[in-house]
Amino acid sequence: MNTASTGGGGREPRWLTEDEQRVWRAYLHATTLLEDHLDRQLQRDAGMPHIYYGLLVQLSQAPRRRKRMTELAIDAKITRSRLSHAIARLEKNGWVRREDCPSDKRGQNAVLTDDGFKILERSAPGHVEAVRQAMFDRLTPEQVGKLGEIMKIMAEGLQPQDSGADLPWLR
Amino acid sequence: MNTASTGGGGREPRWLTEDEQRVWRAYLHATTLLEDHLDRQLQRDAGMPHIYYGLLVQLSQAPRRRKRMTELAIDAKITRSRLSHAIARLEKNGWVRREDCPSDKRGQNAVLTDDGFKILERSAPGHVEAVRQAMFDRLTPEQVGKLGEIMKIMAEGLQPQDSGADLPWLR
DNA sequence: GACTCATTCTTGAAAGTTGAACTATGTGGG
DNA sequence: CCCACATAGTTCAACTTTCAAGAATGAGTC
Repeated sequence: MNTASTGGGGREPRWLTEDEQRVWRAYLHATTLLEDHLDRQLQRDAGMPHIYYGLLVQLSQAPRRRKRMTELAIDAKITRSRLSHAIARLEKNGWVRREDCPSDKRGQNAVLTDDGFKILERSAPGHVEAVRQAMFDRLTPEQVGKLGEIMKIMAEGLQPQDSGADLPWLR
Repeated sequence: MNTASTGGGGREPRWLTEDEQRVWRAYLHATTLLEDHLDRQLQRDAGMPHIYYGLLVQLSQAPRRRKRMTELAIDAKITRSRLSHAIARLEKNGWVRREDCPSDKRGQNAVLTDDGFKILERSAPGHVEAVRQAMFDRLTPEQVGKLGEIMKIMAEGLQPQDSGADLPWLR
């Protein structure tokens, strides 16, 4: 980390300009509202929060509809701990089951069940519609393009850098 | 709501195109990483999650550094319940205190304490720096402008619409 | 004033998240 | 084989969020 100055020990901070503040607030505003909106939509229509839905989607797209826990955690950008809890809950719903990894006795695969797949089929249309209404229906193609570029750049800058300690790399 | 079709009863859903999917994934990816990053940064440097920090900021900018609970909840885009818990926690830290609203006996003001203000002064530089590094340092001025427009549009479309039931308008 | 309904805020329990500690297995060297 | 250390996943406790009540005050109507 080169954020030694982050603690407040540095010189005059580079405050945001008026314009930047406006953009930042708009960003926070929009992202919060959208996340809340999707969480509610999916909680209502699929009985789970957005992140859990995302896990099922990942599994549905994986070969044989299964994935190693760690891999799933990385792809979904969550900690293994969080994933453990999440899979436990989804397992209770009968939408996922665990299976021992044949090649590594430490490992577990999360497997999407048929019930899980059905839930996905059933709720996917409503979810896509919600995403469309919130984003793609409201933006011009040009804006969508720009948004894609911008988000890609931001994501790159935040990629779980190197490491240093135990396993902060995993987030 | 005109989302009658959301439940899955409608006709063929308007799936996302390949490009749209890419943008959507990039959006989710970037926003998740950034939120996590800021949450950690603030938890580490200020001892509270991002949203709590936002509450202190709001208070610091309000006249006399105080605000009615409901108003604060709306501005911060959270439920009053969540705010109640949050303020309780911040109060325990000594960064905020409650005071009865003089004009409405039902009301409460959340007041930023001197300690709260100090925490803010102390952690603001690091926080701005984190935001800069994640967003403004990586985007061109043109991109920042576009991002602002885009986020504004999205936020407008998600504004706590009307209502219907109890108080879902408040989110 | 009494009724009714709206508004403000809090509370409690259930659900979800976090970070650290823990178990078990894999890996590379002596 | 034995050791030290890395990896995979889970678990626990503390914390945060959500949802559904609930207590109190305000406002409008008769």
